[in-house]
Formats: sequence, structure tokens, C-alpha cells
Amino acid sequence: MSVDNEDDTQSDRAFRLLERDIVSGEIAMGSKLGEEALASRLGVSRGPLREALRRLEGRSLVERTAHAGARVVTMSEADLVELYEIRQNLEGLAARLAAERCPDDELADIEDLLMRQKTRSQSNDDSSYSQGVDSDDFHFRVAVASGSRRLQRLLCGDLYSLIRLCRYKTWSIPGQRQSHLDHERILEAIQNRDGELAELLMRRHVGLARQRYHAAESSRGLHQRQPSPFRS
Amino acid sequence: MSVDNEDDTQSDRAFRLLERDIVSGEIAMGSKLGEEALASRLGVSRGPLREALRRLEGRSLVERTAHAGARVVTMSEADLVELYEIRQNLEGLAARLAAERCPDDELADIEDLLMRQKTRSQSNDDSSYSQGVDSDDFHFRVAVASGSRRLQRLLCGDLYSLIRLCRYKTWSIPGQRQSHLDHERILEAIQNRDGELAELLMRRHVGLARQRYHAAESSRGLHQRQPSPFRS
DNA sequence: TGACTGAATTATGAATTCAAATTAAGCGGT
DNA sequence: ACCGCTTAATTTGAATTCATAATTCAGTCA
Repeated sequence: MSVDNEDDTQSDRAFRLLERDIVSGEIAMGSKLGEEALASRLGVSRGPLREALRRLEGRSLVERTAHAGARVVTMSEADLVELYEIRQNLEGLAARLAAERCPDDELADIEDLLMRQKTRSQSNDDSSYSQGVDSDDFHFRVAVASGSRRLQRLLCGDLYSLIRLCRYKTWSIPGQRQSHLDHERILEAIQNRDGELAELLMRRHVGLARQRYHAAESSRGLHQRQPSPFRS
Repeated sequence: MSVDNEDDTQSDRAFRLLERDIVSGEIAMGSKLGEEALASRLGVSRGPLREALRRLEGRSLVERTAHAGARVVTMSEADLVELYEIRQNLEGLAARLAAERCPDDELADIEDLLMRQKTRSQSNDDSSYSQGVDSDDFHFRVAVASGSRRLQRLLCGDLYSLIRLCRYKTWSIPGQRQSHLDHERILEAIQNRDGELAELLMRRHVGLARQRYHAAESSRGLHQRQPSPFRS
């Protein structure tokens, strides 16, 4: 009916919508994805919807059993730990590559970003809506600065989706003063073309962020998620 | 028609066949994947075939443009370098995790594997058909030994497919005596529970394998691939 | 001769329809 | 009352059909 934007195919629309709802947690892990219901909900026929589900299956966001149906993947705490270990390593790699090959002006842009964030956090104490958009995120910028398109896609696409599937807003825990200091030190190492140090600092930074989250999570009961919006 | 094996759905069959043919290079990068032709070739209808293509799209093995059609992805030399950088890091991570958490008996199994490979390469000088199956591959075993299912899937599934898409038999270049020595040293570090050393050695090992390949490749002209079997 | 416009063709997108399998419910037996 | 089996209903898998967009080729005009 209403053509929203660029991609005019129904399948792509369903894919984007489903991906958004799954990653944002609006669908809830393990939910059954009944074709007829979803199709009518998204305003598409079962054909394109099935294609969208298959695509999500390829991205390992949904699992499918032979003639039974499709469900959103379920992720345990162990899975989250595994994802963080991978992310830690890969972001370290991104930092090192950025130190080795990123042009100076792009690094200067990131420096500007950090400066803006600093002044903003000083004037506006909470301002925790800093999670505006990707380009405002330090980790995203480093992934771009690595110059490796595939690494960028892995970090900002697949890994980000899966990690965020477990919980909200985990990419960069905002409002942490220590995080900002870490970011400054990492950028400094990158600008000094010290790849080894940049990798080490980034690894430690992500690792500490994980530990910090884990501590906070275990203290207020684990696996609290939004109530599932539709069917269980 | 002929039900080959476990998964009885046509879409899954088409998916497996297409993945195999693409990864093995039988389809050639950039090939147009006409739906009608492929459907008749695989003995399925267009519906299931489209689902298979979408799934491959999700795994980023095929690209699709709005109403134009699907093509096998094309990978440049730069892409291959990026993939190797990622693989290098991730296999290092796998080695470290294995050193930290893999039970001793499983490591003993890998030791047996290396012993068998050694004796076999001594008696049978060529024996390069060692690339029998996954479980005979050292890197595969280390990925398993990491204990991280997701890391294993990333390394042995996605990355392996993409890297192998560029060229044949690149996972472990067989018949290299130095490789076997590297493997022994890496396993030794893992068994000594020296995670840092295992990671370092594995990184260097993969890096050297890449360099070795690159040297060999550039000397005999680049990007020589099988002639495309069907349509361009 | 070359490039642009137009229609015809081909291929893809999507809905409908039918078939097959799983799930759920109902029935009978122990 | 509980367990197993049979049958009905729901859901998924797949093929056919129609609509729409892109490609191709022919024709015309500059």
C-alpha cells in the first residue's frame, strides 16, 4: 500500500521491519513467527514474508525447523559472553588497522566528535540521549576508520544486532566518564600510529565495559526483558 | 524428485546445492543467477529457489538488486586481505580460548591428529589429499576447542565460505612442513595453558600462510579461476 | 553514422491455490 | 484417571498465475 522509501519490494520492507523489531527486542527471543499472522500484520502476502524470514535465517536472527515454523533465536548468557569476546578482539583489530592506515583528517574528525561530547557532557550533566545515531558513536567511527568494509559490517551489522538482541543499548554504555577517557586514550594511540597500543587499549576498554555491565546485570536479576508483544 | 537426505524441503536442498557450488567456485563470482534457469536446473520451482537465494543473500554470498536479479558476490584482492586480517585475529582468539578452557582430553585428541599427520607425511611424501574432512583440519579443531560455538560458526562457516570463494583450498595449505611445525608449537602452547603465546603463534601462523600464498599467487598471475560453467 | 526514443520481450515481484505435514483435539482402551 | 491412537484443523511447503519493472532491439531523427 504505502510505499515507505527506497526499496520498493515487499520482501525488503518486511525484512527491514522484522529486523528492526527483533533487534530492538520488540519481538522477544524465541517468539514463534507465524506466517499468516505476520503477513497480515506487515501488510504483505506470505510469499515475500517467507523470503524475508529466509533472509533473517541467513543472518542467523531467526531459526527454522522443517515444517514447524520460524522462531526468533534465543541467546543465553553464555552466547552473550562469546559475542563480547569476539567483539573485543575485532574492535581491537579495528583500532590497530585505524592506527596503521586511517588518514589524518578522518582521525581529526573523530577528535572533534570526542571534543563535542566532552563539552556537552560538562554543560549538560545527563544528556544521555547522546546515543543519537551511528556516526555519533566512537566505536562506530573506529570501525569505519579501520578502512575494512568487511570488518565494519561485521561489527556494526551482525555482531551489533546479536548483542543488542540480548539487551538494550549495549554498544556504548553512555554517561560513563571513564569511557570517554578511554576513548581519548585510544584515539591518541591511533593518532600516534601506535597500532599495538591502540589494540590493547581498545580490548581492555571493551572488556571493562562488559565487566561493568555484567556486574550491574547480575545485581538486579538476570534476563529481564520487555514483555512479549504478541504471541509467545 | 529424489529425496537426497534429511531436510525434505526443496528450499533447503536448493540452498545447500547453491552454497556448495558457489563456495567451491563452480558458479564463478559475479555470475548472474537467473531464477528460471536455476530453478529448472535444480529441479525446484521458482518459489523455493527465491527463498534459497534470499538465505544466501543473508549470508552475503549473493547480492540482489531491486528488480534486476541476483548475482554471486564479487570479491577483490582487497576483500581477501580484509578477510584474512579478520581470520587471523579470530583464530588467535580461538587459540587463546582453547588454552584457557579446553579440557585436556580434547587437546590430546588433537595431538593424536598431529601425530598421525606427521607419520603419514613421512611415509607418504605427497599425500596431499589430507584435506579430507573438517575434523582432520587443525584449524577446525582449534576452533572447536575454543568452546565458543559462535566463534566456531564464524570461522568454519561464514569466513571459510567467503575466503574459499576467492580461491580453492585456502584453509590450510597442505604439504607444508613448516605449517606442521607451527601447529605443533601452537598446540604445545595451548596444552601449557599459555593463552597469550598460543594467540601470538596462531596469529603469526595465519599471517605467514597468507604471505606465502600471496607470493605464490602474484608470481603466476592473479585471479585465475575456473571458466564459468553457465551463463556469464 | 550515431544517439535517442519507443515498443516488444524477458525476467522478477507478488498473490492465489493446492498439497502435505505437523499440531491439536477427541475418542476409545487399559 | 491416564495413556495411546485416530481424526480433524491449522500451518507450512510449493506450484501456478498474473502484474510490473527492466532489458533489448528496432526504428527514427538529428
